[in-house]
Formats: sequence, structure tokens, C-alpha cells
Amino acid sequence: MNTLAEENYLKSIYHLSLNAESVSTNQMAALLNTKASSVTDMLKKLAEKELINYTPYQGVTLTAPGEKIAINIIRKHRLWEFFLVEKLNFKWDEVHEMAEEMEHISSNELIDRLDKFMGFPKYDPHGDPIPDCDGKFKTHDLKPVSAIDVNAGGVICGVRDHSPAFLQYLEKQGLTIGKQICVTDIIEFDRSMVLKMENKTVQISREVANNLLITL
Amino acid sequence: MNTLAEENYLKSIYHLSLNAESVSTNQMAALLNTKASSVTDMLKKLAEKELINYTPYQGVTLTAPGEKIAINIIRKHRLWEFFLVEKLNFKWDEVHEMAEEMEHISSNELIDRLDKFMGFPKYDPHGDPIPDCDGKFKTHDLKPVSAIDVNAGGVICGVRDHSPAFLQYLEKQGLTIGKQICVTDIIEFDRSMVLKMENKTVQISREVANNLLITL
DNA sequence: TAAAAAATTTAGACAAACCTAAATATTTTA
DNA sequence: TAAAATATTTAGGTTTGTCTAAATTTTTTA
Repeated sequence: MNTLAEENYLKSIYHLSLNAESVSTNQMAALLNTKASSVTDMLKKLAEKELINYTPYQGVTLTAPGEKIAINIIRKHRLWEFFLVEKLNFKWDEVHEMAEEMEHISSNELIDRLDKFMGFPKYDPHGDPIPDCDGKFKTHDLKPVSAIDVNAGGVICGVRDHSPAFLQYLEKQGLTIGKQICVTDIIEFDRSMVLKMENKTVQISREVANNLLITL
Repeated sequence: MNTLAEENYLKSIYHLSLNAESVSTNQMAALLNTKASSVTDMLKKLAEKELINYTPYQGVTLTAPGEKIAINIIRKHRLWEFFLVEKLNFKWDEVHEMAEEMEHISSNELIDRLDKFMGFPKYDPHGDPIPDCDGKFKTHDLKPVSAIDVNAGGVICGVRDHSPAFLQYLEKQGLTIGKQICVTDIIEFDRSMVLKMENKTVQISREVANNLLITL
């Protein structure tokens, strides 16, 4: 199998690929908290194993086998997060670091049984889709709250920022997955948004609105 | 925290210490599937950290902090084994390798919640005691079936050999944890033993009897 | 109890994954 | 479009944990 470092690189390439055609060395270095030169070393190794397509100076994409590995790690990460929240009662802002370790437990049989044990959940505690054992998943069509108009609304189904600070803030405001919200006003001065939810009114900054995702 | 290799060395020293005052380099090399020279290197490192008492050529013992770490790893190992068998329906011969990885998940909060989730089990699927969150546990007083006489008996409460082959054999014979057995005969030729259990008769070799543990 | 055998340690290397500093390639900008 | 800025790679090291081979210590045995 692959080393822990290799798995983390593949996962990072997958995540960064969602926002761009190909992934740059510096992007990876930033995400992995390492140096560009270390990234280059590893890219050569992964290219050698044919898990990525790598042309020096031109960035990187995953090959089909590389993507399969990346999605499997993400499946494990999200299933463990679901387990931690649903079975062990952790909060959604507490589980990322633990899942970051647990995603590297190698057995697929284990993860498939865990999946079954929890009833084949489709989304993790942050609203991200959980790939099934064949790597398939459907992303629901979300948009940030910042993209909708006054009087429009929807159901909170995801977040763009996964930091504990942001998640804790949302929790405190009651802005959690599944809540129905409606935009009642947009403050002209700073474009902050006033939301109605469960007969309460909550005002959020543009920054927050940008990172809070709802169904169409 | 400590590295994976360090944790595995401490765990091995703990296990080997149960059968002897101090642990030798070669014993460790055999258990860890590595070379004596590699063991020496690591012992120096662990001694430097004051996790072991090490005098060159004289073997090794754990210090109090070293033992605490070792017991915590064993606690994690056994709780995960319990989880795998009780919640994910793995068999007792299938869980060791998986738990070998899972025991290194660092969060103690996680393991304490897992413990609670499962109702604070006292013994793992092989009958080994699970240390509580303070590292305390009581070993029940067991003896091998080979040490009892005709007409004596007891309840199966543990095994000495944890290999899948041995566990599968026991499973097939119905010799599992909790079963009441009674020795009805000892064959003089090879000292193999005839057991009665649940109105069935099972004959086991001396080798098997040596590795099957019952309550006094 | 001295020689032989066994166990252990030391010395010197190696691979993985990282680093800094220097070199090179690409992109931006004036 | 050439110089400047930025991005990336190369070169040369470091640490961790392993290895083989040689040296040393301890134990066994005759």
C-alpha cells in the first residue's frame, strides 16, 4: 500500500482539483504545511507510481488510480466523522483532527462494515457527501447564502470553511445543517445579511454568508 | 507525543515483561520482526526519554511513565477489538491486525467515549482485561486447561496463543469464551485431553490445552 | 576456568520525508 | 518584449528507523 504521506498528498491534490484544472506546487505546499521543494520530491515519487500526471512547472492532476485512492481516503474520513458525531456525540467542530488520523486505517472491509453499521449515511456532519464503497457520490447543488436575494431562502446543507472557529460560531447562532433560513434584508453599508430562521432573526457578515451553503 | 515505532517498542516491552523480570534485545527483535541492532538503537532513544531503564547488555524494564504509555496503548487496542467484534460483527480471529493500527489513534477523549459507548467492557474478545481510563485492570486468575485434573473443570476465559489459526480452531470446536468445560479423560500416550462441554465431547492436544485458559 | 558460543552493541549505510539555499523556468509588468 | 517578480526545481543536508558486518560482552560448556 501507500505511505501516510503519499495518501495525504493524493487527498490534497483531489481537494485542490475541485477548484481548478490542475494543482500547483505552491498550493500543495500551503495546504500540506510543507515546503515547495518537499512537494516536488513527492510529486516525482507519485508520478513514478503513476498516481498523478506531472509535468515539471506545469502542475499536477490525478490519474484514475490516484483519484480512486484519494476518494477512498475521503470516504473513510467522512464516515469516521459521522461515527464520531452520531455515535460518540462529538460536536461537528471537534472531529476533523481525529478523522485525519482515522482515515488512514487501511482495512476496506472495516470501513464498509462501519458504513453499514451507521445505515449508509449520505452526508457527513458538515454536509459533505460520503462516497459509497465504489467511490460514487452525488454532490447536492448548493450555493452560498451570499448569492441569494432578499426574500429568497433555503435549507442549510453545507459549509465552505471547516475551521472549528467558524463551525462554533454557526453552532452558537443556531445555523446548523438542516435549518430552514430566509434572507429578510441586506445591509447596504457592508452587505451583511439578515436571516430569519425559526422565528428568530440572525445577522451575519458577508464573510459568513459566503461560507454558508444552502440548497437551491 | 511518541512516534508509532516508539509506541510499538513500549508495548512489546510491556508484553514481554509479563513473563520475565527484564526483557532482552533478542526477545524484542523477534517480537517486533526486526534486527537486534535496530532494537539497541531504539532502546537508547527510549532510555534518553526516560521511558525505560536500560543498562547495555543487561536488558530493559519500563519506567512508570513508560508503563503508563504502554498500558494506554493496550487499552486502545482491546477497546477497538471489542468494538470490531461487538459492533461490526467481526470474528475474534479477524480483529488483531486492524486493532494494531487503531491503537495508535492519539485522542484519549475518543477512546474514553468509545469505552462509554460500549458500556465500559471489562474484557476484550479474547478474554484479556481492558485497562480503564486510569490504567487499572484486574486480571482474573486463570490456568491452562493442561494444568487441571480429570473431573475438574471451569469456564473458558482466555487464550495464550492469539494467532488466527488457533482461534479459528477453537471456534470450530466450540471452545469459545464463556463456555463451561470439564476434563473427562487424559490419554496416557500423548497426554491429550478429553473435554465435555454442552453434552458434547471434544478431544484436544496437549498443545491446545496449554493455550486455553479457564477460571479456577 | 579458559575456550567456544551466543547475545549485544557499535560502525557505517540506506530510504523516506523533510529542510535551506541556490539555480532555473515561467509569468507579470512596465 | 526585456527586466523584475514569482514559482518551481535541483543540490546538498538532516532525522527516523531500519539494515549488514564487525567488534565486544556475557554466558555456556568442556
